[in-house]
Amino acid sequence: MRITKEKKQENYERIIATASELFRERGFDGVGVAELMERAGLTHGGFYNHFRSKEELIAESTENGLSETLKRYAGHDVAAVMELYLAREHRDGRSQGCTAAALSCDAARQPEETKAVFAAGIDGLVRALEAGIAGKHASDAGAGGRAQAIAILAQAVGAIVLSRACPDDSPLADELLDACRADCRDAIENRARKQ
Amino acid sequence: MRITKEKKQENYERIIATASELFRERGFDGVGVAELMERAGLTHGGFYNHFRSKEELIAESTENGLSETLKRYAGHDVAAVMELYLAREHRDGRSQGCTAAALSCDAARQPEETKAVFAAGIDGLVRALEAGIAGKHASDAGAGGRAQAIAILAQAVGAIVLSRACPDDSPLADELLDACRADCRDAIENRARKQ
DNA sequence: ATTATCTATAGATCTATAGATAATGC
DNA sequence: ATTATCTATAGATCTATAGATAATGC
Repeated sequence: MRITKEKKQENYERIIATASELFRERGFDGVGVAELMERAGLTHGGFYNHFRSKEELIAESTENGLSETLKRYAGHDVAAVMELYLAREHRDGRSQGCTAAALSCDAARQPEETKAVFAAGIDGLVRALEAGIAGKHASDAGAGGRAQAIAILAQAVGAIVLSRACPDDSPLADELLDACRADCRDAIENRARKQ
Repeated sequence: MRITKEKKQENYERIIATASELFRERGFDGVGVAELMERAGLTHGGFYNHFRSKEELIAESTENGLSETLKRYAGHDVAAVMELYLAREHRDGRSQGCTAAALSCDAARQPEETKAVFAAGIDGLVRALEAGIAGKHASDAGAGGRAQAIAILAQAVGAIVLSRACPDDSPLADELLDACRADCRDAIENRARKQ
Protein backbone atom coordinates (compact mmCIF):
# COMPACT_ATOMS: atom_id res chain seq x y z
CA MET A 1 0.00 0.00 0.00
CA ARG A 2 1.26 3.45 -0.79
CA ILE A 3 1.40 6.07 2.00
CA THR A 4 1.57 9.87 2.19
CA LYS A 5 4.81 11.77 1.66
CA GLU A 6 4.62 12.85 5.27
CA LYS A 7 4.35 9.25 6.43
CA LYS A 8 7.29 8.28 4.25
CA GLN A 9 9.39 10.99 5.89
CA GLU A 10 8.31 9.68 9.29
CA ASN A 11 9.37 6.17 8.28
CA TYR A 12 12.71 7.48 7.06
CA GLU A 13 13.35 9.25 10.33
CA ARG A 14 12.36 6.21 12.34
CA ILE A 15 14.77 4.02 10.35
CA ILE A 16 17.59 6.52 10.93
CA ALA A 17 16.87 6.84 14.65
CA THR A 18 16.63 3.08 15.10
CA ALA A 19 19.83 2.50 13.12
CA SER A 20 21.68 5.17 15.06
CA GLU A 21 20.86 3.40 18.35
CA LEU A 22 21.50 -0.13 17.11
CA PHE A 23 24.80 0.82 15.48
CA ARG A 24 26.03 2.43 18.71
CA GLU A 25 25.12 -0.73 20.60
CA ARG A 26 26.49 -3.33 18.18
CA GLY A 27 28.64 -1.59 15.57
CA PHE A 28 27.99 -1.15 11.86
CA ASP A 29 28.66 -4.82 11.12
CA GLY A 30 26.52 -6.02 14.01
CA VAL A 31 23.20 -4.82 12.62
CA GLY A 32 21.50 -6.28 9.54
CA VAL A 33 19.04 -4.47 7.30
CA ALA A 34 16.30 -7.02 7.99
CA GLU A 35 16.43 -6.66 11.76
CA LEU A 36 16.71 -2.90 11.54
CA MET A 37 13.59 -2.64 9.38
CA GLU A 38 11.65 -5.01 11.61
CA ARG A 39 12.54 -2.86 14.64
CA ALA A 40 11.40 0.20 12.72
CA GLY A 41 8.06 -1.56 12.06
CA LEU A 42 8.68 -2.07 8.33
CA THR A 43 9.68 -4.96 6.11
CA HIS A 44 13.14 -5.77 4.81
CA GLY A 45 12.57 -4.86 1.16
CA GLY A 46 11.25 -1.39 1.94
CA PHE A 47 14.70 -0.32 3.07
CA TYR A 48 15.84 0.33 -0.49
CA ASN A 49 13.13 2.95 -1.07
CA HIS A 50 14.99 5.09 1.47
CA PHE A 51 18.63 4.20 0.92
CA ARG A 52 20.64 2.99 -2.05
CA SER A 53 22.76 0.80 0.21
CA LYS A 54 23.61 0.03 3.81
CA GLU A 55 26.68 2.20 3.35
CA GLU A 56 24.44 5.19 2.63
CA LEU A 57 22.44 4.44 5.79
CA ILE A 58 25.65 4.31 7.81
CA ALA A 59 26.71 7.76 6.61
CA GLU A 60 23.28 9.31 7.22
CA SER A 61 22.66 7.72 10.60
CA THR A 62 26.16 8.68 11.74
CA GLU A 63 25.54 12.28 10.75
CA ASN A 64 22.28 12.18 12.69
CA GLY A 65 23.89 10.55 15.73
CA LEU A 66 26.74 13.05 15.91
CA SER A 67 24.42 16.04 15.61
CA GLU A 68 22.20 14.60 18.37
CA THR A 69 25.30 14.27 20.57
CA LEU A 70 26.27 17.85 19.82
CA LYS A 71 22.75 19.09 20.59
CA ARG A 72 22.75 17.41 23.99
CA TYR A 73 25.89 19.20 25.14
CA ALA A 74 25.90 22.49 23.21
CA GLY A 75 25.59 25.74 25.13
CA HIS A 76 26.65 24.27 28.46
CA ASP A 77 29.62 24.99 30.65
CA VAL A 78 32.64 22.79 29.77
CA ALA A 79 33.06 21.62 33.34
CA ALA A 80 29.42 20.55 33.52
CA VAL A 81 29.59 18.82 30.14
CA MET A 82 32.61 16.81 31.21
CA GLU A 83 31.00 15.70 34.48
CA LEU A 84 28.07 14.34 32.47
CA TYR A 85 30.27 12.86 29.75
CA LEU A 86 32.59 11.02 32.13
CA ALA A 87 29.75 9.65 34.25
CA ARG A 88 28.98 5.95 34.72
CA GLU A 89 25.52 6.51 33.26
CA HIS A 90 27.05 7.64 29.96
CA ARG A 91 29.46 4.73 29.86
CA ASP A 92 26.69 2.25 30.61
CA GLY A 93 24.20 3.72 28.14
CA ARG A 94 26.10 3.14 24.92
CA SER A 95 23.09 3.15 22.62
CA GLN A 96 21.98 6.56 23.95
CA GLY A 97 25.43 8.08 24.36
CA CYS A 98 28.03 9.93 22.31
CA THR A 99 28.31 8.55 18.77
CA ALA A 100 32.00 9.47 18.56
CA ALA A 101 32.77 7.31 21.60
CA ALA A 102 30.57 4.43 20.46
CA LEU A 103 31.61 4.20 16.81
CA SER A 104 34.94 5.90 16.11
CA CYS A 105 36.87 2.61 15.84
CA ASP A 106 34.24 1.39 13.39
CA ALA A 107 34.28 4.68 11.49
CA ALA A 108 38.00 4.23 10.82
CA ARG A 109 37.10 1.20 8.67
CA GLN A 110 34.43 2.97 6.63
CA PRO A 111 34.79 4.63 3.21
CA GLU A 112 36.14 8.16 3.00
CA GLU A 113 32.67 9.71 2.59
CA THR A 114 31.54 8.30 5.93
CA LYS A 115 34.76 9.41 7.58
CA ALA A 116 34.15 12.94 6.25
CA VAL A 117 30.79 12.92 8.05
CA PHE A 118 32.55 11.77 11.20
CA ALA A 119 35.22 14.47 10.92
CA ALA A 120 32.54 17.15 10.58
CA GLY A 121 30.85 15.82 13.72
CA ILE A 122 34.09 15.79 15.70
CA ASP A 123 34.84 19.33 14.55
CA GLY A 124 31.39 20.37 15.80
CA LEU A 125 32.13 18.90 19.21
CA VAL A 126 35.50 20.64 19.34
CA ARG A 127 33.91 23.99 18.46
CA ALA A 128 31.22 23.52 21.09
CA LEU A 129 33.82 22.74 23.76
CA GLU A 130 35.92 25.70 22.67
CA ALA A 131 32.87 27.96 22.94
CA GLY A 132 32.16 26.46 26.36
CA ILE A 133 35.72 27.28 27.48
CA ALA A 134 35.57 30.81 26.05
CA GLY A 135 32.11 31.26 27.57
CA LYS A 136 33.57 31.07 31.03
CA HIS A 137 36.24 33.67 30.32
CA ALA A 138 35.12 35.97 27.54
CA SER A 139 38.55 37.54 27.20
CA ASP A 140 39.92 34.14 26.35
CA ALA A 141 38.87 33.74 22.72
CA GLY A 142 41.55 32.21 20.57
CA ALA A 143 44.25 31.74 23.20
CA GLY A 144 44.83 28.08 22.54
CA GLY A 145 41.20 27.41 23.33
CA ARG A 146 40.78 25.08 20.37
CA ALA A 147 43.86 23.06 21.26
CA GLN A 148 42.61 22.64 24.79
CA ALA A 149 39.14 21.70 23.55
CA ILE A 150 40.74 18.96 21.44
CA ALA A 151 42.85 17.73 24.35
CA ILE A 152 39.79 17.55 26.61
CA LEU A 153 37.63 15.80 23.99
CA ALA A 154 40.30 13.21 23.18
CA GLN A 155 40.79 12.37 26.83
CA ALA A 156 37.06 12.08 27.46
CA VAL A 157 36.47 9.87 24.42
CA GLY A 158 39.47 7.72 25.33
CA ALA A 159 38.24 7.32 28.90
CA ILE A 160 34.76 6.17 27.81
CA VAL A 161 36.07 3.87 25.09
CA LEU A 162 38.58 2.16 27.41
CA SER A 163 36.13 2.00 30.31
CA ARG A 164 33.55 0.27 28.09
CA ALA A 165 36.13 -2.31 27.04
CA CYS A 166 36.38 -3.47 30.67
CA PRO A 167 33.99 -5.97 32.27
CA ASP A 168 30.90 -4.61 34.00
CA ASP A 169 32.22 -5.03 37.53
CA SER A 170 35.84 -4.09 36.75
CA PRO A 171 37.39 -1.59 39.21
CA LEU A 172 39.56 -0.33 36.35
CA ALA A 173 36.46 0.70 34.41
CA ASP A 174 35.48 3.14 37.15
CA GLU A 175 39.07 4.14 37.85
CA LEU A 176 39.47 5.26 34.23
CA LEU A 177 36.46 7.56 34.50
CA ASP A 178 37.41 8.92 37.92
CA ALA A 179 41.04 9.67 37.03
CA CYS A 180 40.10 11.43 33.81
CA ARG A 181 37.31 13.39 35.46
CA ALA A 182 39.74 14.64 38.10
CA ASP A 183 42.42 15.43 35.50
CA CYS A 184 39.90 17.32 33.38
CA ARG A 185 38.75 19.36 36.39
CA ASP A 186 42.36 20.30 37.11
CA ALA A 187 43.00 21.30 33.50
CA ILE A 188 39.96 23.59 33.43
CA GLU A 189 40.85 25.08 36.81
CA ASN A 190 44.47 25.70 35.80
CA ARG A 191 43.32 27.47 32.68
CA ALA A 192 41.00 29.69 34.73
CA ARG A 193 43.84 30.60 37.10
CA LYS A 194 46.14 31.60 34.26
CA GLN A 195 43.65 34.23 32.98
CA MET B 1 48.20 -35.36 6.86
CA ARG B 2 49.25 -35.18 10.46
CA ILE B 3 52.13 -32.90 11.51
CA THR B 4 54.49 -32.61 14.49
CA LYS B 5 53.42 -31.02 17.77
CA GLU B 6 55.96 -28.31 17.09
CA LYS B 7 54.45 -27.57 13.70
CA LYS B 8 50.99 -27.44 15.22
CA GLN B 9 52.18 -24.85 17.72
CA GLU B 10 53.68 -22.85 14.84
CA ASN B 11 50.37 -23.01 12.99
CA TYR B 12 48.53 -21.88 16.13
CA GLU B 13 50.84 -18.92 16.55
CA ARG B 14 50.52 -17.97 12.90
CA ILE B 15 46.72 -18.03 13.15
CA ILE B 16 46.83 -15.82 16.26
CA ALA B 17 49.27 -13.34 14.71
CA THR B 18 47.29 -13.15 11.46
CA ALA B 19 44.02 -12.71 13.35
CA SER B 20 45.48 -10.03 15.57
CA GLU B 21 46.49 -8.00 12.51
CA LEU B 22 43.29 -8.56 10.55
CA PHE B 23 41.07 -7.76 13.54
CA ARG B 24 42.89 -4.49 14.14
CA GLU B 25 42.41 -3.58 10.49
CA ARG B 26 38.76 -4.61 10.07
CA GLY B 27 37.27 -5.31 13.49
CA PHE B 28 36.13 -8.62 14.96
CA ASP B 29 33.07 -8.79 12.69
CA GLY B 30 35.04 -7.85 9.60
CA VAL B 31 37.14 -11.01 9.44
CA GLY B 32 35.77 -14.47 8.68
CA VAL B 33 37.30 -17.76 9.78
CA ALA B 34 37.74 -18.95 6.18
CA GLU B 35 39.71 -15.89 5.05
CA LEU B 36 41.79 -15.88 8.21
CA MET B 37 42.82 -19.52 7.73
CA GLU B 38 43.58 -18.98 4.07
CA ARG B 39 45.86 -16.05 5.01
CA ALA B 40 47.55 -18.27 7.58
CA GLY B 41 48.16 -20.85 4.84
CA LEU B 42 45.65 -23.38 6.19
CA THR B 43 42.16 -24.50 5.29
CA HIS B 44 38.91 -23.38 6.83
CA GLY B 45 38.04 -26.59 8.69
CA GLY B 46 41.40 -26.80 10.47
CA PHE B 47 40.50 -23.77 12.54
CA TYR B 48 38.49 -25.85 15.00
CA ASN B 49 41.49 -27.97 15.93
CA HIS B 50 42.92 -24.84 17.54
CA PHE B 51 39.87 -23.00 18.84
CA ARG B 52 36.45 -24.09 20.03
CA SER B 53 34.89 -21.00 18.46
CA LYS B 54 35.63 -17.65 16.88
CA GLU B 55 34.87 -16.10 20.25
CA GLU B 56 37.75 -18.04 21.77
CA LEU B 57 40.05 -16.83 18.99
CA ILE B 58 38.98 -13.25 19.65
CA ALA B 59 39.90 -13.52 23.34
CA GLU B 60 43.26 -15.18 22.64
CA SER B 61 44.30 -12.91 19.78
CA THR B 62 43.32 -9.85 21.79
CA GLU B 63 45.47 -11.01 24.69
CA ASN B 64 48.34 -11.52 22.26
CA GLY B 65 47.82 -8.13 20.60
CA LEU B 66 47.72 -6.25 23.88
CA SER B 67 50.85 -7.92 25.20
CA GLU B 68 52.67 -7.14 21.92
CA THR B 69 51.63 -3.50 22.32
CA LEU B 70 52.90 -3.48 25.88
CA LYS B 71 56.21 -5.06 24.85
CA ARG B 72 56.81 -2.41 22.21
CA TYR B 73 56.55 0.46 24.68
CA ALA B 74 57.62 -1.04 28.02
CA GLY B 75 60.79 0.26 29.67
CA HIS B 76 60.88 3.51 27.71
CA ASP B 77 60.59 7.05 28.89
CA VAL B 78 56.95 8.25 29.00
CA ALA B 79 57.70 11.31 26.89
CA ALA B 80 59.35 9.20 24.20
CA VAL B 81 56.51 6.66 24.23
CA MET B 82 53.95 9.39 23.75
CA GLU B 83 55.81 10.94 20.82
CA LEU B 84 55.77 7.55 19.09
CA TYR B 85 52.19 6.79 20.07
CA LEU B 86 50.78 10.10 18.85
CA ALA B 87 52.69 9.98 15.55
CA ARG B 88 51.08 9.87 12.11
CA GLU B 89 52.84 6.57 11.42
CA HIS B 90 51.00 4.94 14.32
CA ARG B 91 47.65 6.36 13.27
CA ASP B 92 48.17 5.23 9.68
CA GLY B 93 49.41 1.74 10.57
CA ARG B 94 46.32 0.43 12.30
CA SER B 95 47.05 -3.26 11.74
CA GLN B 96 50.50 -2.91 13.34
CA GLY B 97 49.53 -0.43 16.06
CA CYS B 98 48.10 -0.43 19.57
CA THR B 99 45.35 -3.01 20.00
CA ALA B 100 43.56 -0.89 22.61
CA ALA B 101 43.23 1.96 20.11
CA ALA B 102 42.21 -0.30 17.23
CA LEU B 103 39.64 -2.50 18.97
CA SER B 104 38.35 -0.96 22.19
CA CYS B 105 34.98 0.02 20.67
CA ASP B 106 34.64 -3.54 19.38
CA ALA B 107 35.74 -5.00 22.72
CA ALA B 108 32.85 -3.21 24.44
CA ARG B 109 30.48 -5.44 22.46
CA GLN B 110 32.19 -8.71 23.32
CA PRO B 111 31.34 -11.16 26.13
CA GLU B 112 32.62 -10.48 29.65
CA GLU B 113 35.51 -12.97 29.32
CA THR B 114 36.96 -11.05 26.36
CA LYS B 115 36.47 -7.77 28.18
CA ALA B 116 38.40 -9.19 31.14
CA VAL B 117 41.33 -9.85 28.79
CA PHE B 118 41.07 -6.31 27.53
CA ALA B 119 40.98 -4.86 31.05
CA ALA B 120 44.12 -6.80 31.98
CA GLY B 121 45.86 -5.40 28.89
CA ILE B 122 44.81 -1.84 29.69
CA ASP B 123 46.01 -2.28 33.26
CA GLY B 124 49.38 -3.44 31.91
CA LEU B 125 49.67 -0.30 29.80
CA VAL B 126 48.76 1.89 32.76
CA ARG B 127 51.40 0.21 34.94
CA ALA B 128 54.03 0.59 32.23
CA LEU B 129 53.26 4.30 31.87
CA GLU B 130 53.28 4.76 35.62
CA ALA B 131 56.69 3.06 35.80
CA GLY B 132 57.85 5.31 32.95
CA ILE B 133 56.74 8.37 34.91
CA ALA B 134 58.31 7.14 38.13
CA GLY B 135 61.45 6.17 36.22
CA LYS B 136 62.13 9.80 35.42
CA HIS B 137 61.79 10.89 39.03
CA ALA B 138 62.53 8.00 41.34
CA SER B 139 61.24 9.86 44.39
CA ASP B 140 57.86 10.08 42.72
CA ALA B 141 56.46 6.60 43.31
CA GLY B 142 52.81 6.61 44.27
CA ALA B 143 52.21 10.35 44.21
CA GLY B 144 49.22 10.21 41.86
CA GLY B 145 51.42 8.55 39.26
CA ARG B 146 48.81 5.97 38.39
CA ALA B 147 46.10 8.59 37.98
CA GLN B 148 48.32 10.58 35.66
CA ALA B 149 49.25 7.45 33.72
CA ILE B 150 45.52 6.80 33.19
CA ALA B 151 44.89 10.39 32.12
CA ILE B 152 47.75 10.24 29.60
CA LEU B 153 46.69 6.85 28.21
CA ALA B 154 43.06 7.88 27.79
CA GLN B 155 44.02 11.04 25.95
CA ALA B 156 46.43 9.20 23.66
CA VAL B 157 43.93 6.46 22.82
CA GLY B 158 41.20 9.05 22.25
CA ALA B 159 43.43 11.07 19.95
CA ILE B 160 44.32 8.05 17.79
CA VAL B 161 40.77 6.76 17.68
CA LEU B 162 39.30 10.13 16.67
CA SER B 163 42.11 10.86 14.22
CA ARG B 164 41.51 7.53 12.47
CA ALA B 165 37.82 8.31 12.11
CA CYS B 166 38.72 11.32 9.93
CA PRO B 167 39.38 11.09 6.18
CA ASP B 168 42.97 10.50 5.05
CA ASP B 169 43.62 14.09 4.01
CA SER B 170 41.64 15.74 6.81
CA PRO B 171 43.43 18.63 8.56
CA LEU B 172 41.49 17.73 11.72
CA ALA B 173 43.10 14.28 11.78
CA ASP B 174 46.55 15.81 12.14
CA GLU B 175 45.32 18.60 14.40
CA LEU B 176 44.01 16.01 16.87
CA LEU B 177 47.41 14.35 17.12
CA ASP B 178 49.34 17.61 17.31
CA ALA B 179 47.16 19.20 20.00
CA CYS B 180 47.26 16.08 22.17
CA ARG B 181 50.99 15.61 21.71
CA ALA B 182 51.56 19.21 22.85
CA ASP B 183 49.14 18.83 25.78
CA CYS B 184 50.82 15.61 26.85
CA ARG B 185 54.27 17.25 26.73
CA ASP B 186 52.99 20.07 28.95
CA ALA B 187 51.49 17.64 31.44
CA ILE B 188 54.72 15.68 31.77
CA GLU B 189 56.74 18.89 32.06
CA ASN B 190 54.43 20.33 34.72
CA ARG B 191 54.72 17.17 36.75
CA ALA B 192 58.52 17.33 36.54
CA ARG B 193 58.51 20.95 37.72
CA LYS B 194 56.34 20.16 40.74
CA GLN B 195 58.85 17.63 42.07
C1' DA C 1 0.45 7.07 -13.42
C1' DT C 2 3.41 7.05 -9.77
C1' DT C 3 5.45 5.12 -5.88
C1' DA C 4 6.07 3.20 -0.89
C1' DT C 5 5.38 -0.85 0.75
C1' DC C 6 5.22 -5.81 0.73
C1' DT C 7 6.61 -10.88 -0.38
C1' DA C 8 9.90 -13.81 -2.20
C1' DT C 9 14.27 -14.94 -3.54
C1' DA C 10 19.03 -14.76 -5.64
C1' DG C 11 23.62 -15.17 -4.54
C1' DA C 12 27.16 -14.50 -1.44
C1' DT C 13 28.61 -14.76 2.80
C1' DC C 14 29.09 -16.65 7.77
C1' DT C 15 30.19 -20.22 11.81
C1' DA C 16 30.52 -24.79 12.77
C1' DT C 17 30.57 -29.85 11.98
C1' DA C 18 31.16 -34.55 9.81
C1' DG C 19 34.05 -37.72 7.81
C1' DA C 20 38.27 -38.93 5.06
C1' DT C 21 43.25 -38.86 4.88
C1' DA C 22 47.82 -39.55 6.40
C1' DA C 23 51.71 -38.82 9.44
C1' DT C 24 53.10 -38.74 14.32
C1' DG C 25 53.87 -40.80 18.70
C1' DC C 26 52.96 -44.48 21.59
C1' DA D 1 45.81 -45.57 17.86
C1' DT D 2 45.79 -40.86 17.84
C1' DT D 3 45.22 -36.55 15.80
C1' DA D 4 46.08 -32.25 12.65
C1' DT D 5 44.76 -31.38 8.50
C1' DC D 6 41.79 -31.49 4.54
C1' DT D 7 37.25 -31.51 1.68
C1' DA D 8 32.52 -30.88 1.67
C1' DT D 9 28.48 -29.22 3.43
C1' DA D 10 24.65 -27.91 6.72
C1' DG D 11 22.10 -24.21 8.21
C1' DA D 12 21.87 -19.58 9.26
C1' DT D 13 22.87 -15.36 8.13
C1' DC D 14 23.85 -11.18 4.97
C1' DT D 15 22.89 -7.34 1.13
C1' DA D 16 20.33 -6.38 -2.67
C1' DT D 17 16.76 -6.96 -6.29
C1' DA D 18 12.42 -8.30 -8.87
C1' DG D 19 7.69 -8.06 -9.17
C1' DA D 20 3.01 -7.59 -6.99
C1' DT D 21 -0.09 -4.65 -4.41
C1' DA D 22 -2.61 -0.64 -3.33
C1' DA D 23 -3.07 4.19 -2.03
C1' DT D 24 -1.49 8.89 -3.19
C1' DG D 25 -1.14 12.78 -6.09
C1' DC D 26 -1.47 14.53 -10.55
